This record gives sequence, structure tokens and C-alpha cells, in this order.
Amino acid sequence: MTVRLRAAPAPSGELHVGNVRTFLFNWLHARHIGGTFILRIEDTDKKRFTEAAYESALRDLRWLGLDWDEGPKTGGEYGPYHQSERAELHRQAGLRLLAEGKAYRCYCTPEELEERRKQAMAAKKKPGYDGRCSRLSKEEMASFEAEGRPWAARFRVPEGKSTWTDLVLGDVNFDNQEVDDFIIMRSDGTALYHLGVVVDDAGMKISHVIRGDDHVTNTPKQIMLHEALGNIVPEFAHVPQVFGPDHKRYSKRHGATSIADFREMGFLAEALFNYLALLGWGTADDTILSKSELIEKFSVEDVHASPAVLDPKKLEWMNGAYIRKLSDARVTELVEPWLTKNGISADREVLLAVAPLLRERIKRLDEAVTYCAPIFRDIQIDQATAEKWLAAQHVPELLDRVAAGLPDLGNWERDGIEYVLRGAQEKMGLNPRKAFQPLFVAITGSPVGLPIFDAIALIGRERTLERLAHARSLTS
RNA sequence: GCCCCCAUCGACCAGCGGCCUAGGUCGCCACCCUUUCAAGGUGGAAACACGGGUUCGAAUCCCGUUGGGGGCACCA
Repeated sequence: MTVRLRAAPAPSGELHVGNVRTFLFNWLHARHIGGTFILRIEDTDKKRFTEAAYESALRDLRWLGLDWDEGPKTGGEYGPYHQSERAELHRQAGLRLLAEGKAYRCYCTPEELEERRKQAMAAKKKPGYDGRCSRLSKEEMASFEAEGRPWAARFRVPEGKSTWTDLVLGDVNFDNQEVDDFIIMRSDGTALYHLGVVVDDAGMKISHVIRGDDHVTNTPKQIMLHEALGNIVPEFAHVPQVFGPDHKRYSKRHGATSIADFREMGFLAEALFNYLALLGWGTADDTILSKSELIEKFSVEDVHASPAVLDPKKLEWMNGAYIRKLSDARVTELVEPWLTKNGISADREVLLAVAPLLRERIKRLDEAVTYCAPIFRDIQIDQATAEKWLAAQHVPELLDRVAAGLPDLGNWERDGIEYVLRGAQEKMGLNPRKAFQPLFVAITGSPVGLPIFDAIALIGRERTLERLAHARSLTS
């Protein structure tokens, strides 16, 4: 049997990291065993679905590298891949269950149900449906029909137990008594979620359902539906949700939530991919793993049944590690849009020279802006900085000496610059820190930045001298 | 309230009855390197939730307690 997995996002907003991590596990498993990865859009909820969310979902999935073999824009022989276009299939299945007596017409109105639910809750009883319409007499039914009362199709939950061997959780048992007859088709004839997924999973020949563990209590219902419909029941793997530090489902208040957020914070797709794969699953010692290594080593059975906390610090570290492995050209390419976005137009050649210096010290792409600013645009030395770094007594003389030495340099390059600065430092009997820190502030406007000699080389002779002069004016 | 799931350093992962004096990674601390910030190097603190079993032997198996999470819709 061919292995077929699916990711089924409901695009009502940006894609959540937790969901994406689940998709990623599906993808890894599919790639690991040479199966098919399918993308199905669950757009049945008209109130929440938006076209923009749909487009950005596709874009973000592609950005992360989760390419699908079948789905929107790719096609495939088991389509359509938008759930909304499968409504008729769902309806037929619902009708069939009705005809076979596996479902029945329920004439209770939503208001009545809501009322009863409230009462049950108040009386601390089970809030579920009591099954009254399954016991309707012929006369009662006839009279409801006669008054044209609308009905919804409710699944008749059979006696017994629902059991499955979850690839992550192991054996899970539910007593069907815990599951009350649930609605599968609304009074307007449209299917509800459970019927929809079951029909679609079967129709798309899904063999393994890897999804969030918020679905475990849905699983008995879906197994029952599959059995009622005569489908092959797929394998299930329920992976836990991603948590924030407070052990609650990862959400806005923990920081970035969607993969778009992470991208906009300067994370690389490869790093995010690697990090997410290692959340809830992992190997003995390796942490930096390429996509192909992940594919090779991944196994759903080894995914933890316990939830994992997303640690932004570790993600940043990993992102930095990935940046450090990038080529100069790639760094340049990735950093350029960030500079542009922040109003810095950088010369390509210069940026290429900056790349190796930058690569060693940024953890996120957005940090490049701060590091590059002194090289590509005018600087400012604010008062606090000046007071802190330029106020020392030796600073004026130091600036003068360097300003005097630099013009004599034949070639404007790193080593010559270092020679001049060190010369000044030594002649004045200063330790390196006392000498270079003020110079650095004078020339870049900040106490932190790229290595001083390289930075000065890139800034150029003319601007360096101008900045020294300006800094000098602040000291007197 | 009922049902289901979970439980190793602060976090992620390793451990699948003896190799555990519990290992690796991030973070943290110290030191080294050093022109700032990083990066890199070396070392350190830091965990088997608790209580009962089973066994010659338990982090590993079983039961309970506690704690956490999820679900109980004419949402998906």
C-alpha cells in the first residue's frame, strides 16, 4: 500500500508554528518512506476563510520547503484539493448513512440544544446530546415532517469501543458511550468537519493521519464514520502541541506565532525547519541537521507524546549557526532586502566585502541593519554615547594622532590602518581597549559593530577623517 | 463535571531492565582568545515529580497520587 499523508490547513489567518510543525512531520515522514505528501485546504468555514490567508499559507509552506506532491496549483488525481469543492461528495456520504440507518434525522433546533446543554452544565451533568430523536416514534416523526421542521443528520454511535494503535501515543481506547450521537450534516445539507475529513481522507487514499493531539478525542468519531462508510481506517499519529514557556499552547503573547512572523524577524527557512523538526523529536547528539539528514533519520514513532516548549533562544542560536555556514554571496543576497527596507542602499561590492565580517556576528538577518549602517550611511553620535566613550582625557590626543597618521597611508587597506592605530596606541602607552574603543565610537557612532580595522577600511579614508574630525569637535 | 493524553537538568533531545557516578545541545556562570560585539576554546552548576509494587537489579515495566495539557458545537 502506498503511503499518503496530508497537511490540511484551515487558512483563516497566518499559519501557526505548531500546525506547521505538524505539517513538517507529515512531510518528513512522506519523504522518509517515499510516500506522497498532499496539501488539502480546509476552507469550509466561510466565515473565517480568506483568500489572502490562503495565498499566504501557500507562500509560507513553500518558503519553509514543504513542497506538496498533490494539492492546490499542483493538481493530482485525487482532487479537488479544496474542501469547499468537495461538498457534494460529503453530502452523498451523509445521505448514504441516513439511508442505511447509520444516521438519523434530528429535529432539535440549535436553540433547544444550546438550552439543554446549559441546563446540563448547570446541573453538573454531561453536556452531550441525549439521543432523543433516535427514539422518535413514527407518529412524532411524521408530525415534525408535516410541520416542515428542519432536520440535521445525526450519526448513530454504535455500542462498543473505539480503539486504535496510535503511532505516537500507543494504544488508545474509548468507550463509545462517551461519544454521543453527533451531527454530521447541517439542516442546510452541508457536512460538518468529521464527515468532511473522513470522506476526504478516504477519497484521497490517505494512509497516515499525523495531526495535533487536540484531535485525539475526535478520532473515535472518525474511526466510526470510516467503518460506517466501509473505508479503510488510516493509521493515526497524534503529535502534541507546541507550548510557550508557561506550558500553554504557543500563542501571540509568547512572541512570534506564525512562520511569516519568524521570517519577518530574520530567521532563515533552513534554520526554522531544522529547529521545528527537533521539537518533540530528536536524535542522540546531532542538532544541526540538513534536510536530507532529517529525512533519513526521521521516524514518527519516535516523536514524543509529551509536549515541547519552543525556546526562541535556541532557535536564534541555530539561526546564527546557519548564517555562519552561508557563502559571502548568499549572505549578501539575504541581507540586501533588509538594508533596502531600512533605507540603506548598499553597494554590492562593498556588501560582499562586509559579508564575511557580518556572518560571524549576526544571529538574525535583521541585525545586519545595525552592523551595516555605519558603513553605508552617515552616523550620529548621541550625547550619551559621547559622554560615555569620548570623555576620557586621552581621547583628543588619540583622535589627533590617528587623524594625522591616516592621510600618509599609501594604500587604504586593513593592515595599514591597523599599523597607524596601533602606532598611536603604543606611543601613548594605552592599553588596546582604552585606545580602540573611543576610536571605534568616533568612526562608527556605536560601541558595538564590525571589527574596527576592517570597518575603517570599508568606510574609506575621506569619511573616516571626517568622522574623526567631527568626534574631535565633540571632545573639546 | 466527564473522557483522553502526558511527566529526565530552566528549555530541547539521548536513555527502551544491568554499559547511569544519568549523556549531548541551547541558555546560564567562570576562565582563555581578543580591537568592540560576536564567534571559537576550556571548565562548571543544573534533572529521572511523589508513593507503592514487579525484579537479583528500574529513569526504564505495573498501580496509585500529584501536577500539566487537550477534548466534550448544526467550528475546523
